[in-house]
Amino acid sequence: MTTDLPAKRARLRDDLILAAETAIAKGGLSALKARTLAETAGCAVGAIYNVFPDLDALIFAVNARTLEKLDAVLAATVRPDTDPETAMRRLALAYHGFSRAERRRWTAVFAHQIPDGSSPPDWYLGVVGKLFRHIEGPLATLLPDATPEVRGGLARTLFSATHGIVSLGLEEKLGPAPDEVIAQALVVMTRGWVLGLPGAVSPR
Amino acid sequence: MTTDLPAKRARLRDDLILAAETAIAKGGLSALKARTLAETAGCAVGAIYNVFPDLDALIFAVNARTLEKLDAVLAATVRPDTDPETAMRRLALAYHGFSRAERRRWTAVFAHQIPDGSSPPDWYLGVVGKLFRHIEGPLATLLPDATPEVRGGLARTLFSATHGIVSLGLEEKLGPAPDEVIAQALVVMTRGWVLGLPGAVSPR
DNA sequence: GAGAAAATTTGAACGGCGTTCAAAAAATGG
DNA sequence: CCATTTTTTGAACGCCGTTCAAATTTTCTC
Repeated sequence: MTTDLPAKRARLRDDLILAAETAIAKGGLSALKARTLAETAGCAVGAIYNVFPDLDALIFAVNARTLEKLDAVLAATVRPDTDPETAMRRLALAYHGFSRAERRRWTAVFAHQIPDGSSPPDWYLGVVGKLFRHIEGPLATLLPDATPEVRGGLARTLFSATHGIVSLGLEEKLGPAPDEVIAQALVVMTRGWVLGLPGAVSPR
Repeated sequence: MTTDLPAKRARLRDDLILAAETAIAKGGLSALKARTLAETAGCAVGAIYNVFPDLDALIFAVNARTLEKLDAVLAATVRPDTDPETAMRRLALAYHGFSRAERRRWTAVFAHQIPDGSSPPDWYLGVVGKLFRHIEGPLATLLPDATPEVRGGLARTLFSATHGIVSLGLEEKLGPAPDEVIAQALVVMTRGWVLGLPGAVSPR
């Protein structure tokens, strides 16, 4: 029996990602163990290192899938002609909703710490970068005179701010934070942006 | 030779916190090792567990000190009668500056993950809570009609948003993010708040 | 102050982790 | 079909936080 070798590797790769995803979804990043992974994927512990250089690389693969899923959710959230305030509010609330629905998977994306010198692989940053795109539409309507560079930078800023509210709320790092409180904060915040940003980016 | 026992414990406690703080400042949370700690503080590994239930508790002690330091920096940043926009901009930039100056210590505060069920001790949340107080001053000037509850919630929201921008920038989770870009984002963001928040919290 | 009892400190040992690598197994090719 | 190369395997390595029986120190009693 001759088995196609690159196909087998690819299958193991997928199995490992799936096993890792399940483990993370069930118990967070700290539930990811090489030995459990190998057993679930039906291979030897050493085999993991034939496919991924280390567990960090495997985590990036899982996190990329999570971000792709988030990307799809955000894409389905707003139609192109929605007014900016509604669009931004919906995007922020969709982000919040996703973080709650996919709590552990989503937490893993930002909790994942890589060794000091290194930085995420380029292909991964590409996946991350796609997320800002969703905010750029409403921003273009809101700030028709802004250059693409300004809009791009601002999209990143708004994403980061939204992320801060959602993540500190979810992890309850600042104390208890019920869903409804966070959602309300996002509504006020986005409304504030729509009212304030036009004046803020092109000051008198 | 009779040695005062609670004083000795207290001294060891301080030595351990100092050793932990130094280790974190030098190599981040992952550089905190029980054996190194014991050697630096001049005690046996087991002695750590006579003073702290586990390393997590020690990390909380270190993080509380970091937050106290940040609190002091923020307190020294604005005089009471500063106009809201200037005050908020200075606070945001001071937060950013602190995160850069105390990079590892500050990262440890938010990177610290506690086991799934548990939550931070109350005394620690108290230290965290003090931070929002600094934003409430400018907010009161900006929104004289808002209730203390609304102001308190909003202070938390603005803190979280600022934190999002600073932290995603610092950890470069979204790609390269030079200091100057982050600072500019904070300036635009705070300007947007001052222009937009009054209308956003009491909508027409 | 001596000796017994209680409290504290000690560090070797434990279980678990990511990762490695010599040896075994499988695939290739002549 | 065997020799050679490639891939897979899992016991072993080094390091981790934490524990706990034994050693030490402190306290108490006479």
